[in-house]
Amino acid sequence: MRQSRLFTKTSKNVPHDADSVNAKYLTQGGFVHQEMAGVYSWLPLGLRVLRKIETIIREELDKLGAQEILMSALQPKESWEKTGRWDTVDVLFKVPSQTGKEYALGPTHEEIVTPLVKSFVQSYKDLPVAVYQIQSKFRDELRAKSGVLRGREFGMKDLYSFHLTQEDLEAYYRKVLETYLTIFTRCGLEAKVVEASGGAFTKKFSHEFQVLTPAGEDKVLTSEHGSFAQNCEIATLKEGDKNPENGEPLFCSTGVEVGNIFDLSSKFAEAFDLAVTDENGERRTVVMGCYGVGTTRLVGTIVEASHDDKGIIWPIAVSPYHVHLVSLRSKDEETQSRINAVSQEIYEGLWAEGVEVLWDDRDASPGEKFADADLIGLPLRLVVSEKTLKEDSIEWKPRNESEATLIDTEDIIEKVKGMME
RNA sequence: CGGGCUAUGGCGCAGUUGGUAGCGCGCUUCGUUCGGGACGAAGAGGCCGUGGGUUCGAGUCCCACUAGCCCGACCA
Repeated sequence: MRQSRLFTKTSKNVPHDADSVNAKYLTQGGFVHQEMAGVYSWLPLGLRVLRKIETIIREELDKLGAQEILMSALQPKESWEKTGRWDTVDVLFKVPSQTGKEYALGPTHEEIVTPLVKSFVQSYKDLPVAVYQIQSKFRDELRAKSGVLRGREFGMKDLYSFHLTQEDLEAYYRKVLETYLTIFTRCGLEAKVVEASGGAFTKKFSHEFQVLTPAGEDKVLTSEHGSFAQNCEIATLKEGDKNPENGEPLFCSTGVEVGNIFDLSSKFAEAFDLAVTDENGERRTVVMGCYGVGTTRLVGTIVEASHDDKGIIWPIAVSPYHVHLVSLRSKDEETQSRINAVSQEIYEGLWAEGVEVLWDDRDASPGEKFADADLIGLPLRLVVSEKTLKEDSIEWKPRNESEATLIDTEDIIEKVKGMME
C-alpha cells in the first residue's frame, strides 16, 4: 500500500475526548473513527488488524473442529421471551418495527443457535457439534468507555458447543480454554485464566481471560507466576493472602477481559427443548457450552499492552502491515529518482515474498514521516534516503528498538524474510 | 440510571464588564528547506450544538433539549 493513496491521515492533534491510550492512538493513527459514544467505524489500517485477529481465531477454532456460520443479528422477540431474557437483560437493544412487532438486536446468540441446532440435531450420533461465528454484537451499555474496549456495537467471536453428556462438555470446555490461550499468545498478549462468576448465563463459575493492564476495568486477584487467578467479584481470598498453588502472595490488578467461557449445562437446551435420542431410544436433553472472544476489544487491548509515548508497537502477527518502507526526499533530482527506484524495487520484492509493506511515498518531511511511522507502529521500519544510498544500503529499525542499522540493499529482502519467521 | 464537566472552521483550542469571532494543526498556491512533526508570503474555510427567553444588541446572561466525556451504579 502506498501511503500517499491511503485515504486516512494521521493527526497531530490528540482527540479531545480520547479517554484511553487505545482511543488516542487508534484515532490519531487513523485506524478507527468514532461515530457515537461506544460506536466506531473501522478504517483500512484498523480493519487489517481486526482481520488478522479474526484469521488467527478461525485457524485455531477450525483445528478444534468447530464450524463457522453467520447468524442473524436481528432476532425474534419470542425466543428471548422463551428464555426469560427479554425483560431481564437490560443491555438488550429492542428494535421496534413499523408493523408494531419488536426485535432484539443480538447481544449474544444462544436464542438463535439453540433452535438452529435443534433443527438439524435429533440423534446422539449428531453430537457433539460446535459452531461459531464472528459478528457485530449490540449491547445497550449505559456507559460506553475506554475507546474500543467497551462499546455498544463491537466485534465478537462466539462459539457454541453441544454435547450428550456433561463429561463430554467439560472435556471440550478444557480444550477451548487451551485454544483460547493459544489465540491470545498468537496475538502477542499474555492472558491469565481467571475464575469468575457465571453471571446470568449459569449458576456455575466461568472462566475469563484477562490481560493485565491499567486500562482494564476488572479487578483480578493474581500471583506473579502461578496460574491461579480469581475475579475479585467472586474471590474468597484477598490481597496479601498466599497463593494456594505455590505460596506466592496474591495481589490485585486491573485487567481487560478478552474472552469468557461458560458451562451452560442444559439451561438453553431446556428452554428450547433441544434433546436427542440416545442409544437406548430415550430422549436426553443436550448440554451446552458458550465461549466468547471480543475481537474489536482485542485490538484495543493490544494497543494498551504494547505502546510507548510515540505510538503503537504492533506484534507482527496482527500488525496491519509487516514493514513500513519510508522514502525520504532529496533535492537532487537524480538522487531522488534513485531513491524512488530502489524503494519501488524493495516494495515489489517484499510483496512478491509475501511481506506486507506500507510504503511512505508521500512528499513529506523526514520528521513527519518518522513521527507517523512511530505512531502507526509497524514492527519494522526501512528507510531509503540519500544517506543510505551512499552506502548502498537500507536503514533497518525495529519499532521496539531505539537503534537503527544499515543493511546492504541486496540483502534486505532475505533479512526481512528471516524476521518474518 | 444518579452526579459533574464540555459543545466555537475538518481537528485541537482562545474569546475580557454583552457590541457583530480569533489562534495552532490541517487544506490550496508560490518560494526557500530536507534524517525526528521546517520557514516565509498569499489564500479558502464558521448561522458559535438545537430551540426558546432577556436585551437596542447574545459566542458571552437565563431556561429547556440534544450530544460527547468523566465519577459512580450497571455490565446478560
